[in-house]
Amino acid sequence: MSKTKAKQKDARKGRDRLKKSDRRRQILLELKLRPHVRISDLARSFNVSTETVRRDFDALAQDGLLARAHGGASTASQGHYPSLDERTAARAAERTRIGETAAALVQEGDTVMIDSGSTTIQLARALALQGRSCTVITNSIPVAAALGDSAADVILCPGEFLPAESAVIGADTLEYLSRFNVDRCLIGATGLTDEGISEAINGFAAIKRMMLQRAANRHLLIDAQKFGCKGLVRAGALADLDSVVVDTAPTGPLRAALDAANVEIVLADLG
Amino acid sequence: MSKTKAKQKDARKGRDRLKKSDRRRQILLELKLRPHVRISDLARSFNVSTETVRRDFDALAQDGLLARAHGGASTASQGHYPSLDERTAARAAERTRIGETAAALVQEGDTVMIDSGSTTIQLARALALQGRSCTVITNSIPVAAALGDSAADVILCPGEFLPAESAVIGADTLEYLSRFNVDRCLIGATGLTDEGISEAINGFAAIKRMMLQRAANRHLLIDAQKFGCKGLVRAGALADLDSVVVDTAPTGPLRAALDAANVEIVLADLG
DNA sequence: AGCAAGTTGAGGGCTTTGCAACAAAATATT
DNA sequence: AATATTTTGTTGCAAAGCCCTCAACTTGCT
Repeated sequence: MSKTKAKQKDARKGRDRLKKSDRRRQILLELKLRPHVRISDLARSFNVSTETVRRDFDALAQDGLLARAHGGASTASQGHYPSLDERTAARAAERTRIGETAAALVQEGDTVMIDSGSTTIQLARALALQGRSCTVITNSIPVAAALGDSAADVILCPGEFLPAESAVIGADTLEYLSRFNVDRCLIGATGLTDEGISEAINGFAAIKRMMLQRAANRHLLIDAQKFGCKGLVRAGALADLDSVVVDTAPTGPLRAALDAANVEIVLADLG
Repeated sequence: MSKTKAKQKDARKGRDRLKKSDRRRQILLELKLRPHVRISDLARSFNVSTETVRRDFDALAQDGLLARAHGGASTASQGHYPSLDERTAARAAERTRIGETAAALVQEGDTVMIDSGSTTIQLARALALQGRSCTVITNSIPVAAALGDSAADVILCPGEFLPAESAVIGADTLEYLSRFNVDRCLIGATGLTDEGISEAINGFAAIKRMMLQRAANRHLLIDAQKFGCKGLVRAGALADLDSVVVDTAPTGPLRAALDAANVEIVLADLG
């Protein structure tokens, strides 16, 4: 019996087989270099069945480390963006409209600062689509990539790289931003109340503050869902803004505070 | 009056259908935000048949603007990396080995500079896999992404964003690099002759020169195929190097020149 | 108009993938 | 060594995707 066992082992293990954890690490590494891997390729490459790879995918997708696709998988996080279905179906269409409306604020030839966040990625997308010729300074890699080969020049900030958001932050980022004087800045936020703009992550709040400081015209892109929400850190006062681009006009104390601070409310027009 | 055709375009169809070029632009835009799109989703979203989207994919893939995948497509660019099949099959395995060998040169706690290029992406991948805890300064976004959530800290340089290579270059990049003194730098090149290191793109050569200047130990990663090749721009002299990491030891005048310049030849070990 | 070229949709034959249940093998545990 | 547990492979079937051709439709041009 041991004979049989040994034989099978030899036959199977003639090619070196990886263990589960190694295989999964390998898959993730592969995905860092390529946006998509095919299930059949990986199975062949690892000398395992497609079902095994499928199970690996399921496990990794469970942890949010990759995104399944028919026949394969692709990188998960990258400023993680709502799926197409969510967007076409639900209210996320408004976010696109906010991006488009905000893009219209940017003049030909402007120099602008754009920070990281899902709303600002939409803005970058709209700018690229509209073919606006301008100079964009950003700390967000998805924003840079979206504007990639459009008419815009893209300047990327230095700093500590945050894989979760695909953006850079830190003292170097701030110092770099401080060198510029730009026509306008367009930023997002996690919350907006009558007390001001707030942000969930400290490092990003500092970036936003600096961008507000260096720009002649300051625009906040935010959807109505975030009215009244407070993030951990204060990123600026309402008086720091020239306008907010929103999908729905705010009401109540927030509206009053915006008016008092002389902030223009730019409504993203429906279709 | 001879040409009265512009009206037909204005006719409202009720159906919001895009023209071919618009649809394709939209697909590319979509891919900038997400690494993978599914054919069926796009077809539904555009209100066209899957066959149409398939044809769009084929056309765009022809131009190298996206990569087909079963059931969908994914982003093409991103420092374009040899496919898994090419790699397992052909000599590109050597490039991986060069990366692994070079990664072994990096000590725990080192600060290193890594430039952009397909070989250095391999290095980054190996560093991540080996879990080396170090600080990496780079101008390459794929390198940053590969090291993303590994043990390494990643610092990204500022500069003008080049979508083709997903890297930054320019005066700001150089100035930023010049601030640092690092333990070692690891760079690639498009050619190596007895006259020195050369590079195809001017902006990248300047980066390499600066990295060589700021590092105590200087390593060149290059495969034997590039021995004797001359790129457009000179990126440095052989004497600027401490070692070259290669898959095959050079011979002839190149070998002699390397010896004369006292450059160590590190051979990437086979398996 | 009316023709030509280009674009799109539908159908059919085929391959690939997904899924689930079960069997086999490897690994861990006692 | 025997047993439990985990991991992997196999099989069968449904669903999705691919590729081809042909017909219907749009668009551009004379």
